[in-house]
Amino acid sequence: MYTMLQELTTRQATILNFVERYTAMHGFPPTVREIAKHHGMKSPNGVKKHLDALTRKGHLTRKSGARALQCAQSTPRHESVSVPIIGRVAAGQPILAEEHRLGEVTLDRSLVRWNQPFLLKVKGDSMINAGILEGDYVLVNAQAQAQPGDIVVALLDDDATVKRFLQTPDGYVLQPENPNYAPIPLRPDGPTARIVGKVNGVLRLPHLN
Amino acid sequence: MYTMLQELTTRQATILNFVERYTAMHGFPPTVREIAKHHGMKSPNGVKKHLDALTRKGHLTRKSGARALQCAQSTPRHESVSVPIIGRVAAGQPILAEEHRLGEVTLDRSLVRWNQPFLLKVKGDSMINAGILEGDYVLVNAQAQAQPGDIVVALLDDDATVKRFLQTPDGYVLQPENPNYAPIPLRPDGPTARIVGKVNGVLRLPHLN
DNA sequence: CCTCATGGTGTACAAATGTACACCATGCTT
DNA sequence: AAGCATGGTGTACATTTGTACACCATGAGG
Repeated sequence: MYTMLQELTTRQATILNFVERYTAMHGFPPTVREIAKHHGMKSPNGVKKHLDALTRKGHLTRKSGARALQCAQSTPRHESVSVPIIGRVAAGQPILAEEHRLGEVTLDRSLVRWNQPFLLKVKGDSMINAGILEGDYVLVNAQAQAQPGDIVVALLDDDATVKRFLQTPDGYVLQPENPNYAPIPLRPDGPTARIVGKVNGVLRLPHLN
Repeated sequence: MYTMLQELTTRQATILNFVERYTAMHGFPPTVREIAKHHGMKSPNGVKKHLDALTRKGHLTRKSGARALQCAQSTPRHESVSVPIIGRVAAGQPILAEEHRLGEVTLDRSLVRWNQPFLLKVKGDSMINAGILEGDYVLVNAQAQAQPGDIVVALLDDDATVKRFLQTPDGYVLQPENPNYAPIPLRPDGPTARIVGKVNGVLRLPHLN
């Protein structure tokens, strides 16, 4: 999808240009008053109007708080694979939605050969006997199908969980690898469950939080 | 002129890592309180101490004002590190010797910020209760010292092994995380043992085998 | 004539924010 | 035993900062 950016006035382009250059130079965006001072303005409100216009036209994204400006520029390209780190999953949204991303990590292409990789931080100890501990990151390919025996990421009532996908005489189940937890049957009368990915690896990197 | 960056503690690395990921994600750095909240701290001052330490060690540059953090290595973005994969270890040679290398993998700098990283493929199941399985790769920093409680790579009669390094009333031991194995005392009359690295992470990448 | 977007000045204010200080605990080094 | 770095909690405070409101001026379009 291509988002059309609306035309800017010369003045607005000047302001946006300054914000971009300042950010590239310092690593963080300027404050409203720094922008005003640099352009000889004597009131912060003049700048605010421009920032409002730039936001409205889609060239800026803003959060509340100081220096919370993000310039809408294309994401840089690189040779390796950029793998998003997925956090809390919101209801009704695809697992790879922007809102879920906590950050991203660049990994060697030899480590990630599949199509839609993402990293998910593991909550709980339900897979401890598979060597997947709380706080580990599972390296996942986003896909809706899986083979019995696969370890999968499933959405259970809008909460992402890691379990082993198995076939039993009574149907399919999500099997924890921890005797303290019960298997979750996947039946029409069971909980709302959906497979969203297959676990292809595990990263344990304590210093990454 | 090349400025040497001082070593970071695990906690400091975690904080720095968060600042970098947040900045890459949002386009602007986090506030002190955002950092505190994300890491479960209840006081902004805890974070400030870490930021002071990171500044003193040359990993951060700061200006006065909100969110005025600049990561030292944020300019060379997507910097990556080539991490050698170590195989069989030959007698009397340093662990990182060319002869031991089976290959190498390029990893994101944010994942590996210590000096002498290497990957070692795990043999056996002696660390199974620490979630380290046969065939996993441990991500190690080559170093001769370790703290009690650390998981280390040790050379035992010229065979690289992964164990937990512990202190007991009788001296130091290498403790397997599997009840089927006995601890290995590190005493003058014991086996020839030498710590060659500290395990800082685990990678499980079955498709790499 | 009227309206609207642009581009400002000036003042005011609540909220966000970095910092300072007191205090605590642990582990290491001297 | 004393000192120091680390890693915190809790409170307080001055400043920074974004935003709101009033007001002014210019130019374009109906």
